Amino acid sequence: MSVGRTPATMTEIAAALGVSSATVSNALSGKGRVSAELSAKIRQAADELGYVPSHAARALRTGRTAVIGLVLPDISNPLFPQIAQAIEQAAASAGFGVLIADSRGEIAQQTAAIGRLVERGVDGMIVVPRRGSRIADIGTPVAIIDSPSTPGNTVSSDHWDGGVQMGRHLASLGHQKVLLIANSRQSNVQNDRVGGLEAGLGSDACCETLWVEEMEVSQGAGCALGLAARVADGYTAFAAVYDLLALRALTELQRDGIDVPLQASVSGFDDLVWSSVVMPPITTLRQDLAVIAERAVQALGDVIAERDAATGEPVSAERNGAGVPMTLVIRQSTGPTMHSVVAGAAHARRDGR
Amino acid sequence: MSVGRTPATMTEIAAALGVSSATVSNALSGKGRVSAELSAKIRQAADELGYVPSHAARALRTGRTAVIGLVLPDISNPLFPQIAQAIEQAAASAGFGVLIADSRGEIAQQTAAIGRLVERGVDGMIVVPRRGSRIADIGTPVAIIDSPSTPGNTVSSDHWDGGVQMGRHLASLGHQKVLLIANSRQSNVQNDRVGGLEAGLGSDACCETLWVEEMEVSQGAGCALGLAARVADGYTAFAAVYDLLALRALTELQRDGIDVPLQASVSGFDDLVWSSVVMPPITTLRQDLAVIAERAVQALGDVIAERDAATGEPVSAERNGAGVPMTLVIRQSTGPTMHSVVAGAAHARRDGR
DNA sequence: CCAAGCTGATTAATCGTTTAATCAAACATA
DNA sequence: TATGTTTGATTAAACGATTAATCAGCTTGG
Repeated sequence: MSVGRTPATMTEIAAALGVSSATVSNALSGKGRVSAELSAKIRQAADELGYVPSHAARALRTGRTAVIGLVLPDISNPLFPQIAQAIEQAAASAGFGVLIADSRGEIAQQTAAIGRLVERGVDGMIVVPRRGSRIADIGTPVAIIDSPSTPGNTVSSDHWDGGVQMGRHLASLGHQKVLLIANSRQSNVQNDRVGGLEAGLGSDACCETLWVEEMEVSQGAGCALGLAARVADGYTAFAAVYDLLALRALTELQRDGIDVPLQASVSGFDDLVWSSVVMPPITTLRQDLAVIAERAVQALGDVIAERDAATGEPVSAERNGAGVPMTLVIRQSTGPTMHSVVAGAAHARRDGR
Repeated sequence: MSVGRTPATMTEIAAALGVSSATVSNALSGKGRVSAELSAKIRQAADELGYVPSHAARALRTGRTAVIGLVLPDISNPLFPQIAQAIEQAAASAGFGVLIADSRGEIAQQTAAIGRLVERGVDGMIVVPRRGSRIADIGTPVAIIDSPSTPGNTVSSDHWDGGVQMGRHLASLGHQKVLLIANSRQSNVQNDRVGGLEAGLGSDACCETLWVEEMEVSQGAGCALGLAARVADGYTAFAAVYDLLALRALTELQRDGIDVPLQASVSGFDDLVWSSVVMPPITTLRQDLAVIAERAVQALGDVIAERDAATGEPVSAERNGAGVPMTLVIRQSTGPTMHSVVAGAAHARRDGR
């Protein structure tokens, strides 16, 4: 019955109290000069009448929509749900709505999607760039979530330090010969993580990096990584640069009869949904996306505010904060190297030592 | 330089051509009566001046924002990226923007999120309901993506038929004793899939359903499913009701030294990212989310259109189309039962036969 | 030749909010 | 008392598009 009721407007409140609509506006926004009593009366009337401000009218008048765009150039990224959730949360509590734009990875579609956002009048946008891609300067405030080594108004996890943490964890378990598994050399994030891992493992460790993307050029997508051979070769740990690769490594090892973690440890990054439910659950690093989202929204809000304070055009301030720390989540996929274990499934002990 | 330029308005176009703004509006929308020549001239001027309609002004005048809300009560759902992508695509080509709303699974948050969407004046919303939850009737058009057995303005895959397809596939490989793995009895989708599986396997098959949620109540979250014992018991196939469960099954079996698919087959639903990269890749059913999204947006558009045609309040028409077919993706995690295989890793052959 | 009808355009109101400009009254200062 | 200043409110003009109502010309029909 009462569902379809048109919400009250400021004019109606004004009429009901016999004041002008400007006074109502001032009272509700706390901006002009309104006596305390009248202000209270107006607020109460607004409540009683079920006043809901018209975003459209406000947007028309002020030129600000209180909506930000979320641009996900690579939406198939399984981290997306978490990012979207965190951003939506942070944006909502900052009074912003979130309009999504996707581009199926294609640059043309991305441009089109961004264009639609701009036409819709978003106040700014948060971009999670496709690896290595640079965002063209549109006339709209932008905040970027990527690696700290990306220039611009960027927020991100401290991927390098994450790598260091994982490296130390593996080193402390006694791993000396570690295979790093990454996908693309183009990715700032992946490079940071690889660098951190090497640093964390220390200079004593012998480690090599397997770039899956390059391997797949010759062997075809979804090819086996040949990890069993690596185990035979003396590798005792496989540190992937994100959980999907870790999962790929884990299942390949298990399929080939290698016990994880007894014969080989496996680790990942990002703590995606499956990492905790597979057997064994995967040791990984969790990003604090709530904090990242909060900072990104905050940074964006700042730029927006300062832009319409000064009508000048310094649209994207270069403020680049410290990376947000990642937290190590230790599960059962990593453990001591086999020779430091008392007993174990010995049927595949073929390492050199 | 030219980035921050304020886009031209209708009034400016009108001034430039010496006509009235109403004529410009009519020409661009094709609604009023404007001569062909003038119309062409206006359109050209609009192009040259870089006219961009003001969504805010239009929304204020017409009461329609050309934005729909996407409500994901359970955003951690790994299917979300695909859904969001498909919806965004379909919405964009229907001229809608997509505002996201998430609720971290909590009902209070969901209500709040929906409220924010309504206040923002979305023209309608697409809801992917939390299992079993019913959507309260807000005064806004709604389309639902769930199981066909959900009442209301619903679009969905034909989960039952998907189950049938998978059941037949497994039966054709010779599996007679199959364990179905599901999570919650509350979920319409899961129930449909289970029912379909049973039907597809045929009445000769012996199958039981493992409800993981119930198991975890007593054994704790992330507990082992005890599948190795099932294999010993004669089960040759494990049909999970979604890929995350399939992955859990696969890794548990592999960890316990059981070869997939030689000793046991594993299958899932939804074709999530990891399904194709694990070893062995998982046989699964893919939803045609593009079609689903298209239909949902279409249905929503219809309701929106008919609502502001008739000012009456029949907000949610009960139109419930046929389910969208799912397609079977056969990979290496399913295969013939072992005793019909010539050779195999025999070290774990403990089944009864 | 006049009423009626059609065409192609204009006028002006409207959506709901914000905000600069104005104003009346009260109050303080000289 | 005349002059400023502060306070608390009002007026009215935007913002940019849509649209009902109106109007000036022209064409037609009887």
